[in-house]
This record gives sequence, C-alpha cells and structure tokens, in this order.
Amino acid sequence: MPELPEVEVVRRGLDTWVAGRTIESVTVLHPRAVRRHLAGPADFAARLAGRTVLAAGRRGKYLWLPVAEGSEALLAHLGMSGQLLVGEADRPAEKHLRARMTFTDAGLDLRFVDQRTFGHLMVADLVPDAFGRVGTVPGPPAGHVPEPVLHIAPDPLEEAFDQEAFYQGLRRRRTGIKRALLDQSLISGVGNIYADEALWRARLHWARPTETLTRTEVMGLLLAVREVMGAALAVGGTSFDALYVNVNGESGYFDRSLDAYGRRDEPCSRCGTPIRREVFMNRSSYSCPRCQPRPRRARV
DNA sequence: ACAACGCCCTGAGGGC
DNA sequence: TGCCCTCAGGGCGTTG
Repeated sequence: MPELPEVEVVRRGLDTWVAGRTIESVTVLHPRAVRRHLAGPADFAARLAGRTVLAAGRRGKYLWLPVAEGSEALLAHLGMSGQLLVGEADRPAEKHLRARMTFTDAGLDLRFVDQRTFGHLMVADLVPDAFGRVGTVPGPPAGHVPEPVLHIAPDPLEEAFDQEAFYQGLRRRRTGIKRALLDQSLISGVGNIYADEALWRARLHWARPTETLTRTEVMGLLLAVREVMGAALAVGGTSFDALYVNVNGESGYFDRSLDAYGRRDEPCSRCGTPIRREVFMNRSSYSCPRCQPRPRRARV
C-alpha cells in the first residue's frame, strides 16, 4: 500500500492488533521478501521469535515494529503491492503470501502478502534519528529510527519535518518539482498519486524548475500535501482495487475524491477543462492544462 | 554530490 | 484462444 496515508492506515492497524503481542514463530515463504536482511531468512526468523512487539512506527512509506530486548525493529516497506494483514491464523493462504508470523497469545497471525515483490521485510537496528532536532520521532525508543530509514527526510505529517529546510533544498536542486516531491531524501511519503493531487491543489505544473519556486509557492504546496494526505487518511486511504487494503483487508475510498490522478479527459473540478495525462519518468502525470500551465522553461 | 536511467517482479487489460 | 504490448500507487544501484 504505497503512499503515506495508506501506510499510516496500516500502521494504525498494527498498533491496534499487533503491539503488545509476543511473536511465537516466523515463516518466510519467499526469500525475495527478506532480500535486504543480508543474514538470510533463517536469521530473520530466529531474531524475531520470542520477542514482544512494543509499538508501530512509521516515517514516509517505511513501517516498523520495535521489539523488546535490544534496540531492533521489524522494518517493512510495502513497495508497489505489499500488504500486511492480520486475521485468524487458520484461514487459507493468500496466493502471494511471502511471510507469516504467529503470536503466543491469540489465534491471530500477521501476514506479508506481496504480488510484485517490490516490498520487503528485515530486522534493523534502531539508531538515533539524523533529523531529531525538534519534534518527536515515533519511538520507542524516543528519537530513534531503523538504520535504513536514516537517509530519508521526515514526512510532512511529522513534527520533525522542517519546511524551511525543504524550501532551501528545493532552491539548491536543478530539477522539476514533481521529481523533487518524489525524492524521499527531500520529503518522504509522497508518491505519484499525492504528488499529482498536491500539485493540482497548489496550481503548479510538474515540470516547474525547483529553483524558480517562491517561498509562498513552496509553503502553499506543503499545505496542499498535508491537506490531501489528511483528507485521504480520514477515509482510509486510496484504493483502486483489492491490492491496497488495511490490515483487516478493507479498502479505503479516497479514490472517489481524487481531483487529478487517473482523471484523464474528465473535467477539472475547478475550471472544467479536461484533465491531461502526460508520460514522465515512465509514469503518468495528470494535471489541468488551464490551472497548471506548463512553465516556459520546463525541467523534466 | 547530484541527476537521471534501468531494473527488480507479477498480473490485468486492450489490440490484433 | 493466444500473443504481444502497455500499464500499475516504489526505490535502489549504477552511470554520467
């Protein structure tokens, strides 16, 4: 479940259904699911067995479950098609079930299902956050994040997110604004859908050179990112099909509220002009030709 | 250091 | 029916 609101929906589900439980056993059904756990599937499973899940953390699209005793966490990235599902342990196996863990105290299990296998699981060390100046970082322990998460910036729903640093970072870049929004080292959690939605709300074209953006435009864009993500979160995220679901397998319905993404040739909800689709970075970009005019000097 | 590309996968859907 | 093409919400490693 790709972007920040969908990952946050999953995090909340894990906090409700998994935090406080003790892991009994872990089974890896497809080694590619733990390819970034370099010590291998057996080590992955052995490290988790017997440990108690303390909470559920998230930064951008990364999710993690800190476990008791030792500063480690089960780290997950859902990639394009990953799901973390909680349910009755004796239900049938899903077609793309990649890993499974049982708990000592309930008839539930946690499953990692991933059709395209771009997602992954690993056990990672918790280390002090590189961005931990102000605000809170999801713990425990407070101010710590998994080591593989160190290189990404805080996401716009975190207190640690620094608007001024984002603006200054954009000024230094020589690229287009959508590419910058998708760059997780500048701002994390934004993917193709919410990039297009936020740019539509802020009336900015995706190829606008970052160094030409004014402070007012950048702050307006950040407000748009927060608003669209907040609205999506309130209705359980965006699902186009059964691939994107919460831990209980339920879909969100923000797809009904999208203004740009996927709306090729449909009227812009602000001005009525048909929404255009353009290919960029081998992906689709949707925008309103009138509200978001192409800049004279576009940077793709 | 930064920017941009190709690739890692599976499956659905359209055209022929 | 089958084949081939395109498309799909992400990120990493490599190249320039």
